Amino acid sequence: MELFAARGYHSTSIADILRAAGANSGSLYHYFPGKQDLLLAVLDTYHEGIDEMLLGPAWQDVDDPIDRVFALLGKYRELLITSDFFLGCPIGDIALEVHEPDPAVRERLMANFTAWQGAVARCLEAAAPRLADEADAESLATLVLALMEGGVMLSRTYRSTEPFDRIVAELRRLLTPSSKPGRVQRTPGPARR
Amino acid sequence: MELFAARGYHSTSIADILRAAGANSGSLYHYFPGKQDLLLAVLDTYHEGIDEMLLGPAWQDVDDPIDRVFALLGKYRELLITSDFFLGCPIGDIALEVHEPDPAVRERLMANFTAWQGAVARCLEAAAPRLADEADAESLATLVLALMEGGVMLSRTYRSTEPFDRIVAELRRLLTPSSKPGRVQRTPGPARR
DNA sequence: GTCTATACCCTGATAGAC
DNA sequence: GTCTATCAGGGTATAGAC
Repeated sequence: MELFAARGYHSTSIADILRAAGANSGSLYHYFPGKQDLLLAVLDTYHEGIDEMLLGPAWQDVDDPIDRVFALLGKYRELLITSDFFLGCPIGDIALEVHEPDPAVRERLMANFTAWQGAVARCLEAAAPRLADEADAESLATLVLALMEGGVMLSRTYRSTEPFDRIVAELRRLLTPSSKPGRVQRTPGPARR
Repeated sequence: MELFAARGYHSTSIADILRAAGANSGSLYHYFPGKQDLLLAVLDTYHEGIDEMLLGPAWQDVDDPIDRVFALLGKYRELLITSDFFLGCPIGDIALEVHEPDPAVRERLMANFTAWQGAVARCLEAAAPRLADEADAESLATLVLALMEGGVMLSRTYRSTEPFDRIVAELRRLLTPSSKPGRVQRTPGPARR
């Protein structure tokens, strides 16, 4: 997982993996038929661990559903900074690196994206009264996912959080309509973030 | 260019390039010191040709600045379909595939992103009277770029235009505020698109 | 400038003893 | 199940005649 995230799939050799894992060729091939099966296992691990590895840490101190969306985005911003802009979204990396994806790979990429989008969509549904009337939770969640992936791509390239921050600020503008006639606005309390 | 776009940088071998170009090893290395210099030349070609290769074709029958933003996005949708979801944004592909980018590569990725974003920003500036008062053209253009990259990534993965279309629809909602008090709305004439 | 031939290394994967 | 040794192939890049 670490090597694929840090260097990409193609640029990580089996020898690299064996060295990092302190294992030998024979052991690896006893459990995994080939390199791609290792990738499948990594993608499955991300998928199965989305709650424990990603959503849980991001949301442990955050209850408000809209805040949760931005807390999730904040996790990616944090990763950009702590990795000195070397790491981004490992799923997006694979999605663009593997151009002729084996159906098994593509299926798992989809599962990861769908799970992420679903988590955001549930937040947006919970916050529906505060959103614009025409807002569709699922479509908005797709937007948030695409923004995250694109924002991470740009900030890694520029080695600066600026593109990512701009995007998040614009998203905030989109999610908090300036006026919602006929409904009660959330009380603008002090220091919610 | 074609091979890098279709298969990615690492998955394209020099032998592939020689075969496709009908050239021999000696000739290629007479002009290019190594494989990466080929990538630099490709990225420079995209950058220098952004008007002729991308913006010109996208905008030849479109004058309205907001329509131009969506016409540009439409070009990427078109590419997704005509390539049966094999091709996306060649710059974004490289940005995520090359994890340890040589400064020369990163510099050219930035130049391409900056040029694309600038073109969109100029459209948004021209349409400023129609946008929300808080809208910042440069930040909005970053948003549009990130959306395009993320949308292309998702639609390629799902092999469907649906994610891309959802995102574009949401963007349209963002760019056309439901009400602009105190200013004249654009006349909603028939059949503008 | 272009040709053919090839050096040399690293790749994913395997063999077979233990 | 794990070890060492190794295979066969493809990778980038070079040599040197023409």
